[in-house]
Order: sequence, then structure tokens, then C-alpha cells
Amino acid sequence: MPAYGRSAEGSGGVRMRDVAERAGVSRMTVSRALNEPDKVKPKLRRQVLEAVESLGYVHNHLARSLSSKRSNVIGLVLPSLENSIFALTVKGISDVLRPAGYQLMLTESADDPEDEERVISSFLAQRVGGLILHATTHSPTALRMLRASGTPVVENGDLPEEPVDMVVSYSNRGAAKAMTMHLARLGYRKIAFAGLARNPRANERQRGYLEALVELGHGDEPKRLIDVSRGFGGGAEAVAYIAANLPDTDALFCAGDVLAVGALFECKRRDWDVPGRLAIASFDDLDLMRHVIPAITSLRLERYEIGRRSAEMLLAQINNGDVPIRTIDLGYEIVQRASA
Amino acid sequence: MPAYGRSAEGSGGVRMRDVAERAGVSRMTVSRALNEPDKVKPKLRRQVLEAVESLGYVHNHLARSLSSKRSNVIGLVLPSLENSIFALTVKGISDVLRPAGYQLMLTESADDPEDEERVISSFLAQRVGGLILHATTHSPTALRMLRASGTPVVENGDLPEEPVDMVVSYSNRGAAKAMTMHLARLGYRKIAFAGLARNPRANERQRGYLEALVELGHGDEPKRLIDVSRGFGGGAEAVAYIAANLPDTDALFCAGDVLAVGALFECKRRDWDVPGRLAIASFDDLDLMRHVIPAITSLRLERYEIGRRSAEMLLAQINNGDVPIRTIDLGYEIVQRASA
DNA sequence: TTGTAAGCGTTATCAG
DNA sequence: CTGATAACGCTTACAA
Repeated sequence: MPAYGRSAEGSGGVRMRDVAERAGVSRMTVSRALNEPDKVKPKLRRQVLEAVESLGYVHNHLARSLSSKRSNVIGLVLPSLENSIFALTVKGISDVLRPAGYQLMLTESADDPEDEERVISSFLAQRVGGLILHATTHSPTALRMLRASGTPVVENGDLPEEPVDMVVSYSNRGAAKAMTMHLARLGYRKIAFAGLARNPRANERQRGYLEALVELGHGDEPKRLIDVSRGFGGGAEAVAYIAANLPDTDALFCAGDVLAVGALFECKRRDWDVPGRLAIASFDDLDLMRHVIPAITSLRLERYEIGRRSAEMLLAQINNGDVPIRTIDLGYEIVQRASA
Repeated sequence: MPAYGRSAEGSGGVRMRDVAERAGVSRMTVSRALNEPDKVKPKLRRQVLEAVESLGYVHNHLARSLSSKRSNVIGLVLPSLENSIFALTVKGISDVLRPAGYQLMLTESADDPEDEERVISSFLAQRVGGLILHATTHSPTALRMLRASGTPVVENGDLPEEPVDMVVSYSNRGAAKAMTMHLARLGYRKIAFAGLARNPRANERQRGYLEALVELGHGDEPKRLIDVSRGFGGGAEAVAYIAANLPDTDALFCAGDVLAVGALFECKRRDWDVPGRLAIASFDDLDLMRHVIPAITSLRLERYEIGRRSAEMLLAQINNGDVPIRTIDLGYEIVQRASA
């Protein structure tokens, strides 16, 4: 037996030919009535639709895609579902895809190259019509597979130097640099940075932070880089580390919102005034940021637009095959709040 | 042209027959080497795998599923991706599915029957091998489609009276009732309930809350039901409503964690002591609950287990077709913290 | 506008 | 253990 198991014999086993018989037309007329209704006379169309209804026929997309070499499925690879920041991007994608008759297939793949490879390979085996990847670092094998497949791809998580195909994103490096400069402008002088070591996007953010320090003339001062674990606990770790090892730090820039909130709570526990004792700034702009007390200064990214534009580009590529502008930088915005 | 557009011609256009030629075997041997390696002599198997590798062949699951009437894709319908509570369930599902060679297709469908119908129909058209639905209320059409398809289904969001097929869940009603009784046991007498009006699961929670009040002998007192909007803002609305209309309320039970946190923040803004002025309890147990100050008393559900067991049941049904116990109640646990 | 015939790329089946 | 052949259910291409 194969690795995969038995499944339904397809909805009730009603095929297009059954519908055709019932409606008194040929299979092709049924096919047309379903896919290109305009090409079938209203009367026959009605007959077909009635037959479909009464037989409970469900169009077989497997057969359709195999035969037509087209697919109405778009694959999306997200780094994680735990982080609700992606929800907006998914919504942006869906809002474009759905009216166009496409369906979104979503998979998560921790920022692990092997995992991504497996997921991409699976999507390609499924012959998806296009792929949206919320990641810009891929294994050589993954790259080879993607290129060989000829499948349209949009990358999302960052602005890569060598895109696979199309890109809709913002610059993690640029955004982090801007926020660091912003903190400096607010008067903070000893700015620390906390992030997850294993995340490529967090790494880029760290680079941006370091670039800003150099530009500010703090390049020679001892580094204030803090590697933390994920979740709220990571933010607490950062504050604890500052208390123990970098007590003169006056601002903490967190590579993610959850870290920032964790840091804020830890400050409260230690009775540290925010931003008096320690200012806090973060990346992304979860709804939570403006509700905590004090509200946290953060970087807002166009999460919804990223999704919408990605889907639009993908469809344009699939349908016209001609997308002149293949990289879109949607930028970022600093949202100034009470925490810094 | 069809509603859906052009797509890749399938990875490089390399077919199984090309692999077969290259390896000097028949297509069937290639098929076996890929699906049931044990049934092919090591030597031929190696030849095939080498040919696959050198040609960059990607197995066409469309054709495989069409021909075999099996599918290695499982569809999952979640109410929303904004709520990270589902991340754990997804992980539980993936952990079972992946090693079994299955792939998860995820879609979101707000608790809107029409939307769910469209999504289910799409999955059935895709001829998925099984379906996991995080919802227990379905439109008649959806039910008919599901039943007619014969596709194995697991429902997750609640314990329905008339399951479609299999169920792995907890009782929203039971859990809410238990929490309300718990609050009463802690000495609270004027317990309010806040939830989203349009959510079937929140409705069941409300029922449980009301049942508890009756059992406590508070059935005749004026109701303290508060309909709020979603997000942190909803929690704030609840507190504002209490301040304006139900000032003697001593405890607030929120149908969701985000509401509870929003309520907590609003209390702080109003300088209300929690739990002194108002106790707060919530449903689900997001990580955030134990990090806010004060930490919030909540109901913990086996989110990971729900996913794991659902996937296991589904696979058992697909492979053996014999799953004696078709409904699993995983219960809930009250996590007592400082907020109540 | 509708129909006919020949695939799409794989696997089930049965023979060797 | 391996191979030949006929599906799987649909659409393309062409003919009427």
C-alpha cells in the first residue's frame, strides 16, 4: 500500500458525464457551462446547472488541472501561525484571490530550510498555480526546484538581493535602522537590541540596528546585543540581562512585538519606569501595542497591502505573463507612542 | 478563458515516462519505487531514484490522486487566523500528518455559513482525503455536500449534538458553566458575561454561564450579559458598560482571552483594582494570560491534543475505515491566577 | 453554439 | 518482482 491512504471516491461518484446525460447534452457543454458560462446558451446552461444541483455534482479540480495544466490553487508558506501578524497578510491575499476564483493553500514552515524544501516540494507536486513565500532565504535545492518548475513566485519577508522571482515586502534592515535613528533622535544614547538568534529576518533587523549605531558614531562602543528565546519570556530575559550586565542601557529595541510586551511586563515587575528607566520600542505593530500601558512605540508595516499586492502580482503573472515591475517596496512607518 | 488562469506546465515538464526511460524500466516500476519502495529491488530502486534526481522530476500528485482515488491532502477550516489559539491545534495536526506523508491545506472561514460552504465545496472539488472543521454549525447545503462526498470529517470547535462524522473537542457550555461555578465558589455574587454575539461558540459559552446562574439560584436576577465587538477594544467596552450600567458587578467572565486582556487594561485606565473592584476570568489560555499583571484566571483547553487526536482519528478512518470511538471529549481545566 | 476524439500523467489490474 | 494495458474525469483542439 502507498504511504498515503484510502480516501473518498470523489463526491458521491457523480461525474461530469452523469450530469451531461441528465441534462441531455455532451460533456463539453457541461464543462463550458461550469467554466465559461457565457459560451453556452442560457437554456442549456440552465439545464446543466439543474442537473448539477439535482445530482449533487462536485467539479473534480484534480482532473481539471491535470487536463488543463492550470490550477486555481495558490500556495502560501508562512514562517509560523503563532504570530498573528500574518493574519492581515493572509486576508489581503484572500481578498484578491477569492473573487478571482482562486483558492489559498496555507502551510507553515519554521525558518528551517529543510522544512521549507519539503513544503515547497509538496506544493509543486500539487502543481499549484503560484507560490507566495514569506521568507527570502532558501536552500539551493529549493531554489532549483522553484526555478525548474516555472511556477510564479512572490517573496514577502524581506527585500532579498537576489529574488527568486517577484517580491512584495519592506526592508527589515532599513526599518530597524530607521527606528534606531529615531530613538537616538529622541535622546536615547545607550540603545540595546534584543532578538531571536535563529531568525533570518531578525538578523537583518540586527544589521540595521548596528548600521545605525555606526552612523551615529557609537560604532566603537561595546555592543548591546541580546539573544533571547521566543515569546513573552524572551522579553523578560532581555530586561533581566540589561539589569545584570548593561545597567546603563536607556532604551531597548525589540525585534518583535511579543518580545517588547514581555519586556514591558518585566519592567513593571521590577518597578522600572517605562520610558523613564528604560524606553522600549518594537518591530511590527500588533494591535496589542497600542493597548498595553504605556503603549509601545513600534514600526508599522503594510501587512495587508503586502498580501493584496502579492496576490495581484501573482495573478497578473499567471494571466498576462507580463509583470514589468517585479519588486515592490512597501516601506514602513514609525508609530510614536508613550514607551519611548 | 476559464475563471482561473494559466499556470506552470508542471515542474519542467518531466514526466514519469521520462524517468522510466532514463532508468531503463517501465513506468510502473518508477511508480512503485516512489510509492512502495519495498516492492522494488534495491538495484532498480537506486536507478530510478538517480534518474529522478538527475532529471529533477517532481511527482504529479494531481495525476496520482485522479488515478488512485486517494489523496494525501487533508483540509482544515479554521474560523480565523487572527487568533493564535489555533496555532497549537495546527501543530498537533501537522505532527501527526507529516510523518504519515500527508499534507495539510488550511483555509480560514469566519463563522459565516456561506463562506464555510464555499470553502468546503472547494476542498471537496480538490478531492481532499479528509476534512477537519473547527466549527460545529454548518449550513444544510454544507452538510449535504459533506455527507454525499463520503469524505471523513472531524469537527473540533465544540461537542455538537448531531456530529457530521467524528468529533474531538471539549464542551464550550460545560467549560463556561464550570468557570462560572468556580467564580461563585470564590465568593463572587454579581458575575457578568461578555462575548461576541455572532460567534456560535461564544453563544454556547453564554448558555453555560446562564445555566450556572440558574443552578446557583441567581436565575431570577437581572441579566448581566454584555455583547461586545472583537479585539482588545471589546474588553474595554465591557468594562465601560459595567461602569455605566451594572456598577455593582464584582466579576467579569469574558468569552475570550483577548477580551479579558482588553478588560484588564481598561480597569487599569480607570484605576479599578483587579480583582478588588472587578475580578476577571477568561476562556482559553493564551500565553499572554500568565504574563499580564495581574495574571488572568482562565480555562485551559487541550489545543494541541485536539489537533493531534483529530489527525489520528482521521488517518485511522482513512486507512482502516474502522474507528469505534467517534467522539472524544478532551475536557478543560481551570487555571486559577491572581485576577479572580 | 455544440459535439467528437484524443490526450493530461498517473496507478489498478492482471499477466508473466 | 516487473511490465503491458486500460482506466481516472476532465479539457484541448478541431469539426460540424
